[in-house]
Amino acid sequence: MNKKSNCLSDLRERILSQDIAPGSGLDEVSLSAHYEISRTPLREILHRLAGDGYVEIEENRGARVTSMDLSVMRVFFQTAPMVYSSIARLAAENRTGQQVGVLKSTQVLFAAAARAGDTADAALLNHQFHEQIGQMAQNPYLLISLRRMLIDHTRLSQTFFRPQSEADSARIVKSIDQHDAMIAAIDASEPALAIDLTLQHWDLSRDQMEKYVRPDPLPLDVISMKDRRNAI
Amino acid sequence: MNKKSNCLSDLRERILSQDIAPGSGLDEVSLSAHYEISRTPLREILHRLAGDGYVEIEENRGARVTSMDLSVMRVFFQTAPMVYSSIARLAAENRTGQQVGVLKSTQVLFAAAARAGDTADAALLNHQFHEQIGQMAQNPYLLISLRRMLIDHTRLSQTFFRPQSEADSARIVKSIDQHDAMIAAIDASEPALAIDLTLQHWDLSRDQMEKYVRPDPLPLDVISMKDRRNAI
DNA sequence: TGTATAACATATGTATACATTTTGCACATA
DNA sequence: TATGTGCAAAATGTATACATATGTTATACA
Repeated sequence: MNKKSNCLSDLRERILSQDIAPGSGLDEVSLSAHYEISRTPLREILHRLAGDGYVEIEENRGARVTSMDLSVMRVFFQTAPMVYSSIARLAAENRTGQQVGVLKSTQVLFAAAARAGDTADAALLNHQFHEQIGQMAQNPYLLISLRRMLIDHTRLSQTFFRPQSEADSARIVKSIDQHDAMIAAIDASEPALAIDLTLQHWDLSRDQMEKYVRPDPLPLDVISMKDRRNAI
Repeated sequence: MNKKSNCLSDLRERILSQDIAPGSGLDEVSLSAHYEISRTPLREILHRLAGDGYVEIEENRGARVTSMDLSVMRVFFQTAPMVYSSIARLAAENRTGQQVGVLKSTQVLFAAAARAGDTADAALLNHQFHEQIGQMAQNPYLLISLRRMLIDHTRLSQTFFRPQSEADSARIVKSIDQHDAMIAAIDASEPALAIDLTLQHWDLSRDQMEKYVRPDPLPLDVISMKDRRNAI
């Protein structure tokens, strides 16, 4: 049993961290060998991952990690503010004291990982932080949307917690502070404030993600050295 | 293969029609015998149904049909207008001509079944109609929320297509007309109108569902004939 | 009578052999 | 060169036997 749940969570983490790239095929035989379980429970895990939107399964053609093509990305950026702010409002309205406690402890771990530059941990703890806010909303219908969005969000924000400049580091600190403010708003049952902070948080995250999606172009003189048809 | 997909769709339909009641346990052995497939593919089907929100699976305790307790119902009524109107807007913005054609043919079948009093068919075709609008929205994040809501919606609207009075029949006709108007709005790419019509459609459906959830109380004199502790 | 425990029955979970489908490659043909 | 065909290899799908967990009943004991 331990091996199985370990397999499930490990696959989730590897997909979220893009350790397994979007669109990659997942081979049943090699995976079951790697996790030391037989194909039957592994297939079960793949179906669970498919239900959560981590992978897509095609009849007789196996499972592959859910892809992130450009059309889906457009929709992602379009939809996230609505879902996130709805969740934030509901979380502020419906959270229990116990849940706030859990969220605070996650935030402590997240802040430590983010400040220490533990990229993978920071990204996953950030994921967990937002998942927990989703649970506070007590709305199963929106929670599944949020979860689906967080998969892509975490995959896209890979670079966020791997600072390349002073400005990047400043953004990480700002992100941590925003989390603290969101906790306070939720704890104080202030839906309007929670929404506002969530949208600010989204703006910060979005800017970074757009950079990841559309990085600075390569220097022009390098391109000109090659056959242009191949370079473009 | 045919047996398997038949099993999947049949279980879906039976859950949607409340032929299998919310909360019911699903026994692997008897189900696999009934559908003439072995337990392995049946378990796979149960996991798929779990991913879609039709059933819930608990470790070592099997699958049961997703329950509809009162707290979830509150959330359902709270969330539906937002999800439905968002989907309607996106459908009007993003639909393709081909999809409109499919929707129209579903509507023809639906109208026929609803007018003929084919209760089960009408409910399932109504489900399919709204599912297809969901697909038009081209938004995988909201589509899964819509699907989850439609499961409960279809289960709750069981009585809608089984008219008990002249007023009930009138509501069915009105519902058919609203579908036609929604198709026209989507076809004409008029998001604002589509949202408006969708909310009207929701209001009609909601009133009927609330009656189902909170039916008229039994006549008081009947209750008074029995031991009150047992009757209530 | 009530409770605890052990044995049994039943249901779910896993491994593995076998069946079916897809895929890749060699080779033939236009 | 491009396209098509057939076979072999590899992957996915299914059936079944066995392992493990759960629930129930019977019995012992307080």
